Amino acid sequence: MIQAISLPTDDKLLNVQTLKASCAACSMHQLCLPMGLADADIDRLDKIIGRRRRVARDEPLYRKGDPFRNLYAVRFGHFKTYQVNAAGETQITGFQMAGELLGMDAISSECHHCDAVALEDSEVCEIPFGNLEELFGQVPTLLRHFHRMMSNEITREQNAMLLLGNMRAEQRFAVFLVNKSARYAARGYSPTQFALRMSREDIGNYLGLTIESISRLLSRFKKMGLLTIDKREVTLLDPARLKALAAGTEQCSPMA
Amino acid sequence: MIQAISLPTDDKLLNVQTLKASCAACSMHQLCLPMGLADADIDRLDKIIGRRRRVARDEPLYRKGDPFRNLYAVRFGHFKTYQVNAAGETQITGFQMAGELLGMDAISSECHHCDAVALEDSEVCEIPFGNLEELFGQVPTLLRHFHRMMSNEITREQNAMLLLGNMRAEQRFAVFLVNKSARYAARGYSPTQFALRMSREDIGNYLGLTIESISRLLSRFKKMGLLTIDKREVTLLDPARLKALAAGTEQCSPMA
DNA sequence: CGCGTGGTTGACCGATATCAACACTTGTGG
DNA sequence: CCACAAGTGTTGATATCGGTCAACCACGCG
Repeated sequence: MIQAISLPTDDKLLNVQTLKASCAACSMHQLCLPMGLADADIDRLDKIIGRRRRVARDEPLYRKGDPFRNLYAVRFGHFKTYQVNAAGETQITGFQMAGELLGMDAISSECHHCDAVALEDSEVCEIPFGNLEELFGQVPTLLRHFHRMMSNEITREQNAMLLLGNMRAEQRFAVFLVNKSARYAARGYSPTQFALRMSREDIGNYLGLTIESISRLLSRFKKMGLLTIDKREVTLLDPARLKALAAGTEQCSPMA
Repeated sequence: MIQAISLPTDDKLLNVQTLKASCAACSMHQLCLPMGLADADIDRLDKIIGRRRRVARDEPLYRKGDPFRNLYAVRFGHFKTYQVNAAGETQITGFQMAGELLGMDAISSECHHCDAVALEDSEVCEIPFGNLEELFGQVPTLLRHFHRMMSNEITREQNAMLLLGNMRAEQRFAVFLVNKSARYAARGYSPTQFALRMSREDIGNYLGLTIESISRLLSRFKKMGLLTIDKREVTLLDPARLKALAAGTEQCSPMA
């Protein structure tokens, strides 16, 4: 019921939602769940994939407490996922882009543990998890790749812990930019020019910093000739130096 | 070869290592991988489980870069896992106790991404992952529970991100204590009296704080009547208040 | 046009890190 | 047995990074 609220209701969109996704035809199939599958197995996966679903900007894909039935693969657009604790503090735990999987944290308890919200108008494939489990028994390659994706998620979060626990503001932000750059590159986009899809506030929350700190970091990086920024459009001017900052092998003086 | 260095070499221990583990007889089987399996399926799991392996205090179970062949289930003792980045900064990403699984982050790349070190003399079951994958096809309940365990790990780390990104020192430490308490309770031990197996330094690193901060927090909590501490032996005197601190619904003044 | 939202910049503050001294325990070797 | 060193933990003084508060700007929208 909660999910229904988030669905656009005009005819065109409803129409799209009834389309079945096709992994074979999807530009993300080399990054997404079907990675490495033989054509015949992709067809079997296609058969169980549910409808596509559009999610408008700022609308939830799912909310904490929603029953878990599907994983979601991002077709296009961007999402953020965040935790909210008892005291109302929130922590953004990740930003997801095309080809990435949402909802794996919910498998353990059959309801979602975090909120997932679209950062822009986006589309996902619904993957009914029960059907996926059945298919695992028939397509070992699929199971193996699914385990890889879960394992990757664990590693990604361990790196986020390292960032939040050990790094200083400037290094955190450099890591963030380098990571975005690499992920766009993997999708065939420019590694040096891209739009931040999220607000300064979201970036700050994700990195354990305030919106003011992000704003100051952007100004400082700009002054240092590392990047240019126009609204949310970033151009990385010195990716090598940025990588050095991210790796911690170089630092810039606090107020230079 | 690296692993061999960590193996105690006296006869008694070598002898133990040749023993096959038995899940059916293991006191942890209700928490560990075999949770919820029928007896017949536990037997099938037993057949693939490798040797037991003892790991002495401060010795590694595996190191970053070691080839990934096995998951490990802790039989007794405690471990820590930590990430090291290019600049040599380390972040402890978790403390594992009996019944918990180690190595799931390595599935994606076939080599380990972090170091796992014993906090005290400990024993693990080796679970050859290749054999486990074969068994998944035959025992769907096992696969389902394995997915739950991976998903739990993801959720656990998301909570750690919330802690590191949003909470103040006193709340972080309260969360740490309450979490330890709950995990000992789940294993049939006292939720109010237990030994910290790790140094102040390890606690600090895990919580993104310094050793001095941990020391001061312990003194403060002691002064507030929340606990007593003798070396590493903790007694929680006011678990309810501690839980309130952990939830963020109560605070204590910085220097009261 | 005014208003709201998002972003930038400056001044100041405070929680926690850093630095330093000291206490206690453990292990080692004479 | 003691002397000594190394490791671990505690406590105090001070420094600093990033948070907080506040003013202001730019843009989009009704």
